[in-house]
Amino acid sequence: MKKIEINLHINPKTYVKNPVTTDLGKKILENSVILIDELGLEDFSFRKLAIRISSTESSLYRYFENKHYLFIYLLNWYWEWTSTRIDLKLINVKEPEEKLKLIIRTLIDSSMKNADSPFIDEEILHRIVVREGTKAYHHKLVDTENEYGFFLSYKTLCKKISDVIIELSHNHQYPKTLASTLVETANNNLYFAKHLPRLTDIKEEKDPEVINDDLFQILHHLAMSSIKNRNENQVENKPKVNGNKIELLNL
Amino acid sequence: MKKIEINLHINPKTYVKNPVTTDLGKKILENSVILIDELGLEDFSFRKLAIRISSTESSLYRYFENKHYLFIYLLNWYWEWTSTRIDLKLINVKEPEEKLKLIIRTLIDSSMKNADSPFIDEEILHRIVVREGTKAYHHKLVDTENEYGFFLSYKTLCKKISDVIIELSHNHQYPKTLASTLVETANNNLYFAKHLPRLTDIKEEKDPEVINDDLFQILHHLAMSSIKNRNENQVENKPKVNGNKIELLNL
DNA sequence: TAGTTGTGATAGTAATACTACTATGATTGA
DNA sequence: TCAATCATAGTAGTATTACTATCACAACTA
Repeated sequence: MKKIEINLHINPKTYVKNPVTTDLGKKILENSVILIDELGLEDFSFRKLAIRISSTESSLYRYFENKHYLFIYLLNWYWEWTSTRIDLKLINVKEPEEKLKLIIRTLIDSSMKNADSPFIDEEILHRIVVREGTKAYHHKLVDTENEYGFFLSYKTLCKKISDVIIELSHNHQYPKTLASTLVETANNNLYFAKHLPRLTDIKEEKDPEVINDDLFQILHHLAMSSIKNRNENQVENKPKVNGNKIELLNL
Repeated sequence: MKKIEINLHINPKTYVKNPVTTDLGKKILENSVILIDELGLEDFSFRKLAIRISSTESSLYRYFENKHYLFIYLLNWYWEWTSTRIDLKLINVKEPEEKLKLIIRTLIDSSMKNADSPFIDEEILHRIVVREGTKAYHHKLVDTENEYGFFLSYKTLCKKISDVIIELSHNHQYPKTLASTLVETANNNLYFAKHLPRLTDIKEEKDPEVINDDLFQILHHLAMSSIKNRNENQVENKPKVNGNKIELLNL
């Protein structure tokens, strides 16, 4: 069976020179994913990458302004890749509830049997995203980079999810938060299951199939609970008790 | 009105010498919070901090092994501080639903009228936590640092929340994930509201009171939906459709 | 054949993230 | 009251990062 070759459109502002157009560019993408996975983002450097691919630092700077931009490129690739996989899976699916299930599955799994990228290893990239993906936008320069459109692919992905939520519950009050929460919670719980198991209900297990099934149930429950709960009356927010009682402790 | 002076217990493995025992130590805590807020974690350095407080790099290294450990210290302080605030607020509260509301409020707000820390500015620290708090555990050395107990305070905080969830719904299947999701979603949505508004349903607003009220409703809805949904039958996970249909695209 | 493209080689700068060692005034406790 | 130690400052040095700049050169392209 021939696989579909994926060529994703990535925001040109993330790179100086389009890496997919040359051999060295492709080598940069392929090996940066492997090296970031091995070393972690902070210990990864252009020098180490240059040594690994028998090139030079200055050559790498011809493709990406710095390692952060390269990281942003990879994240954009991941978000586009995930959106594409969702699109492919949703072809011919009419039922919105089935759509949501397929979306959740896609957020948990990184691989896709029928589609394939020539140089980026999606499974390794997914590991990176789970471990340090949020670093792409959690820093001082978000606003500038947001103006460059660095997070458009992420927003598009979330929009796609929130549209399905709205299909399921036309008047849902919080589709955007629910969408981004599903994406973030999927990654967080995969990470927690591996490193901080007390923060998740995924059973401590080695088998990734079982972990993914657990997580599917968790996310599905979270999403469908919110979708089915059409309680539209706002809740009393301000606390009535306490405040004065705390003063007792002031003695 | 006299405020309660807070002195929190922080894991001694995070520091070389306990910073609260000396003047320089307190200055380090106070000013690192301010400087990290100003510069962001990556641009913050011991050199810059030393200059700011008219000390030297080598002096700072007597308190913290490196800036990451100092960051971990601050995060632990925040988690302990949040746990303490929850404890104080829940005194004399019997109703579990009221407890959950107070917890959500505490996760959103950083300040507390009745309690106060002498050197760490909790509002600035909260801003740091919202922007880059997850960096504390999203890196290559989590497992080692987890063994040192660097994340115990975070786990304790989540445990506290999940206990209330269990109080509300004795047989809830996913209290741990729901607890950590509430904490993470609170921070994420505060961040999104400021920088990536399309990822949240918080209305674009300048008034922090309105933002916090919006977020309260969102988190309350998310939590109570899941708690009230006692649908215990597992959902069919594997997709039945597609798979073969995708092959049509292989031409 | 001249020009462009892609890459490599070399060198240099400023900053980071430390480590090591010395010096000094203040406190304390035997 | 004298020695010890504590808290801090100062000075110097190393390895690495995160770049920037310049020149050389081979391959391909018009």
